[in-house]
Amino acid sequence: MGNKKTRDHIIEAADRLFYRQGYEHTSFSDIADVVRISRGNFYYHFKTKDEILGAVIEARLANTQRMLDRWEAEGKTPADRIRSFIHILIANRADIKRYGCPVGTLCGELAKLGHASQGEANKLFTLFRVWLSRQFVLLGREADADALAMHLLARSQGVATLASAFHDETFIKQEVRQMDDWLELCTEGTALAE
Amino acid sequence: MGNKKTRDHIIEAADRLFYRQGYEHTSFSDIADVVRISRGNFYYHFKTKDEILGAVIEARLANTQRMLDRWEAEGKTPADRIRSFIHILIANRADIKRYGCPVGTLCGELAKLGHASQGEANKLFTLFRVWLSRQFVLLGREADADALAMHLLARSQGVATLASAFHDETFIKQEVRQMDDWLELCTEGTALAE
DNA sequence: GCGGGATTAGGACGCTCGCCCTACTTCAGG
DNA sequence: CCTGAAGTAGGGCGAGCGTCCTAATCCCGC
Repeated sequence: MGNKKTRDHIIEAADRLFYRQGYEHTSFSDIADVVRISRGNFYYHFKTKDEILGAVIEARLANTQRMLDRWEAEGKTPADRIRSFIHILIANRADIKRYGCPVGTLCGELAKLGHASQGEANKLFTLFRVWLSRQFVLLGREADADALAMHLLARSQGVATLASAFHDETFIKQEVRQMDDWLELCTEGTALAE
Repeated sequence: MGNKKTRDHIIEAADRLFYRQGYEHTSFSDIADVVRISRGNFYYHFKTKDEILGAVIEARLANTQRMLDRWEAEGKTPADRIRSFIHILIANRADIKRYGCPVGTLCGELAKLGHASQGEANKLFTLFRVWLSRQFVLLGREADADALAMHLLARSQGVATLASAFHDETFIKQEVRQMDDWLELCTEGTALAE
């Protein structure tokens, strides 16, 4: 449907703009210019700006879930899958250096705005959290799986924040290597156990 | 001077509001309401909003420097001083849970806005960075002092981001304990060396 | 107590925003 | 063809923004 196409274009453009400029700082006009659509026409597809945000978050959740499923299918061992997570930092280092982590920065902004959708946005974190947690369980770390997942999430967030502030890609690589080593220790300890 | 007093009140109120609501989302009216001053009167003290931001950053830099100096004076060993840094997370955990890290969130927002003052804001990070680096040098880690400083900064940032997203204070305590342990390992390795 | 700079109040300005309305075009099914 | 729904264009709306101006007030040295 032509409908779907325009709607999806809007979501896609909004997603990119929200990431690069922030939600509040992105106006209807900004998105309209990218999609090459009339400003007023937005009302047909989305009644409010919040509705666009909702659609963007929904799309991100779906895309993230797909990515996790792919990793689950591809990664032979739980450790491989966790490594896939760690290495998003490498894959997206150019964007991260400029705009930070898409999830972290969005959640941070919505928190400051006291926005109603911050709960939805946080689900992006939760998605990673429970997925990582599950991988750590598979590694035999039932006891502290969730703590390990949160720890890894936090380190990734921190790396993204600092890499963005200092515009430093090599720092990303440095820290990723350390996280790989850390993961190695996690697996070794329990690989002996099985 | 009465002048200084009002000006400082403005800076103080702006600082708090920028932290809680973000820079862009805070209006002149918001600050005026807190300081109980007329909106138009701002022009007397600050010509533009950016100028207020500049003053706020300047004040934060001064306050931060003072704090670091205090730690330098109080902390008997370099390890003690680094621990002081780590434990800001504990001391400010209530605010961090709600608004994240003041430095990280400000730098993140300014980066997205492409704001001219983001360089100034990043100096806040640099302040901590070189101070921590110096402490690690004193610890005998000349070779990787800066990397260790960045590592610690990143972990703190990550903890603040996730604690804010999940509104979780216990997570902060959890991670602080791990950072304390990590620091212990750093000192042990080199305490033997000297 | 008076003159003059420091400080303030209040509101006007031009602009952009999110939101909303209405008239126009497109196009598929009868 | 005709029709009606789907989709689009363009602009108006009230509000809030940052900015700026001016008149009133405060307060201190003479």
